[in-house]
Amino acid sequence: MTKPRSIDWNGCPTRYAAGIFGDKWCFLLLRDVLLHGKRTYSEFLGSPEGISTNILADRLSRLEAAGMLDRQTDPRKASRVCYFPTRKARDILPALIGVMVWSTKYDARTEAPESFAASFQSDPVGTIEWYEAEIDRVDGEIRGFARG
Amino acid sequence: MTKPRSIDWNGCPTRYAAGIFGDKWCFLLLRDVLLHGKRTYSEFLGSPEGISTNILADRLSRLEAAGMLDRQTDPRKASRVCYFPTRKARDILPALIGVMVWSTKYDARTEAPESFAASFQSDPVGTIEWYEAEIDRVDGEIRGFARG
DNA sequence: AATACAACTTGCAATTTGCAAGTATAAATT
DNA sequence: AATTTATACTTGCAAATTGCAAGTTGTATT
Repeated sequence: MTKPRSIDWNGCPTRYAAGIFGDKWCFLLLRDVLLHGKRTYSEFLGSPEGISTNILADRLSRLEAAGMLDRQTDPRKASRVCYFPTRKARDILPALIGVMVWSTKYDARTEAPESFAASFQSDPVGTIEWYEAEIDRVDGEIRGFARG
Repeated sequence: MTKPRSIDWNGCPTRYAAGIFGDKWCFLLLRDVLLHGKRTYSEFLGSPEGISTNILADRLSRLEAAGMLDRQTDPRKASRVCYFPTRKARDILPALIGVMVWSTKYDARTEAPESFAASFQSDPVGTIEWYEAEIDRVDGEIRGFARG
């Protein structure tokens, strides 16, 4: 029995999370898919941070393997691929928005409106529901049906 | 005017956060300092993930530069250094705990007790206050005085 | 049939990481 | 006073990862 070279990445909740989005690019891709309505490779590529194509492909497959994204060919055009956020991905919305509230407090150059933090703190459940409805709207538009 | 090689890392709240703890090791160090009462280089080094010494030194200085950690020599022993979490770091607690709640839901091998998520959801403010009090206790013990 | 999209893959240089070993300063021990 | 121990780093180097440019594949469009 030699000293293990890789650790068990499960068990500790923080470590589990770090294994999935404790990476700059995964983190930003989740932002794009959960908050900016992006679903395709080219849309992700267009984000201002400028991810390179090999890294994007790698991170998309990691997020798919982690059960965060659901990869499917676009029903409207078979040469296009869509990455839909799963329930597991949607469920990090509260934490993600919590992070954004924190950033708006400490980033002097924040672009977020002042109302953002206040409205989340006064009605967190309603805010999450609003974002979820937006996700449903985008996905429903692509899939060609609306959800209840 | 050539094409800029580094992007403006501010403005977008998610990007700001990604710049500070969108890194596995920074993320885990914040866990150690905010939730596990760790304050010194050797304590961080002892965490089960096995960070190497050069990376630890690098991440500690980054977190200090980002205003997340307050580096001070230990008043009890001048050969030792303590890294105290700042208010800015403490304010990430709600999001961090939100992430942990998410992990306990999706990590089959989670070590967190079932009560954890429930107690945070029923009384988020009280839960945060409890963690803050723990941080005060640890810091007060080191500094040799107790806070209100 | 030819062109254009969209989503990747490949090759390679440059940066970052991980590991082992070394250094610096202060405290404790002999 | 001299030696050992503790603590917090720094340095060197091989290995892994990243970023950039270019190429490939499958599907529309003209």
